[in-house]
Amino acid sequence: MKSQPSSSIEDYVKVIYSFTEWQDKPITSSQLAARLGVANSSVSEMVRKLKDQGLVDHRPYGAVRLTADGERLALTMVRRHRLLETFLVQELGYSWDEVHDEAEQLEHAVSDTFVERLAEKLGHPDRDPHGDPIPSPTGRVERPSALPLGDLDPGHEGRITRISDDDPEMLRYLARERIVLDTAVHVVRRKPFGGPLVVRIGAGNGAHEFDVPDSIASSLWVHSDSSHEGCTLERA
Amino acid sequence: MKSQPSSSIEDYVKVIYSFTEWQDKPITSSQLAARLGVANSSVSEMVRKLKDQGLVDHRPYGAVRLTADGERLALTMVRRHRLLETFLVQELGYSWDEVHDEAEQLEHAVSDTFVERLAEKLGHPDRDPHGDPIPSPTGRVERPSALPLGDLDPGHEGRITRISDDDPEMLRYLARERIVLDTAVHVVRRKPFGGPLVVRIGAGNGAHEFDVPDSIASSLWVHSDSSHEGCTLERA
DNA sequence: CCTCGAGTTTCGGTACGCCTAAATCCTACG
DNA sequence: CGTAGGATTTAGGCGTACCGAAACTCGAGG
Repeated sequence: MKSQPSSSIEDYVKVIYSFTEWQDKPITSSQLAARLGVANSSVSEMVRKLKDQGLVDHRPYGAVRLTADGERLALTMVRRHRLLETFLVQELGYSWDEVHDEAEQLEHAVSDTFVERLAEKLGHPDRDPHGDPIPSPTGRVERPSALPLGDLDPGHEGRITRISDDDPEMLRYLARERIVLDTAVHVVRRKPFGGPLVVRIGAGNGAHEFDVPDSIASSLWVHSDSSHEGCTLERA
Repeated sequence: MKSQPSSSIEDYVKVIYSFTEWQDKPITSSQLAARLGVANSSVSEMVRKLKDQGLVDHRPYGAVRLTADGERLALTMVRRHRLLETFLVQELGYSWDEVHDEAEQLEHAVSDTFVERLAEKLGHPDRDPHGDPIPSPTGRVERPSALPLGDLDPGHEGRITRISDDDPEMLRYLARERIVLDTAVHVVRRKPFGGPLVVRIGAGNGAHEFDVPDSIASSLWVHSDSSHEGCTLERA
């Protein structure tokens, strides 16, 4: 009855998981449809199948939630994806804005053996090129304690620990502006009337100021290196 | 009208190509079916589709032959497969009997960009771990001049340049017997009444004799390093 | 020259994953 | 409290790739 999952099913489960990774409302059918680029009706059908296989909990007209089995599957897909991205960047010279689609294809084709040998070769990294944590083979994830840049008050200092990878265009822009993983940031002030945040990027002579529009501010996650460590574990 | 090929179509074309790689009779429907592990009726249907797409020539009840387009596609698939096998062995520590199935999956998932960056990283190898030649990106193949061990007369000396990879069990056996790529062989004699060939493997103090049954003799290809070079270009 | 059987094709049917259109549900506003 | 409109599900279909069974072809042997 285990019938190893089709690549569509892997995609559904991965999207459901990702939706709750950085915020914990469960996903609705139409959000799922939008993220997968399929019709709502296709999602209804597929969710029924996922439920039959015990991968999700779902009652008609309700949201979709992963079961323990579903989460296990999702985590193996996420592990694959992030290890593949790391491989593409470290070993094949891809830039971080190019890796997503390639990894998306590969993650359905690689075997468990492949994944583990790859992890070995890469030295068991714990995060991918965008700073996303790589789950362990047994499905354990170390969620880095960090907050979206947009949530920080002026005066905060820290390093960038995660950069959302869903817009390659933005990744290229950030790379040009020297904003990469582990770059130091200092929140200077927020311009009034919902204007952009002003931050200081880098330290020493390479430092420069940068206006961060909201769309970017919510995609950059910052770990405070100065103050109290565990301050960011809960979320509203 | 180009409609990039489905992975089934890639498989069909690759199998058709492989059939004629070391011998040049065209493949029949039922042979195709056997190699793909599908029913004859499925092949009929699929061959019609391949023909519609201009990848094969075929008339009812006749054999199946690749067109120039079909061969181009086949060669890109073969290139992918063999580069992937090389990668798995060289970079991920796979043994040569493990790589086939993994490469089979991956070859449908990798992009052209991936393949070329991989080739780059591997130093543009010209043969895979079994000695099969890797076509260039433009579809040129250097067919190594070599003969099946079984076709050689006693007295012949040479090195193994290709080992057929369709039986992983045999590959493991050969590896245990120290028979690998570039191993020196010397045909000693053939035991009478269709008995096995006797060969001397290796040179110097590591050398040993080995009885080669026919099934293995036809899977090992030898390049004569002593005598006239170009003697093996044509085939019966 | 005719026939018989292996090889091949055609014919209906299945599973999967997707679609549009129509029916249904639920909620929030009036 | 009732209903309109958005969200969701059902119904009916499509394309791909597979199957088994039935129909057909063709060439070798009688």
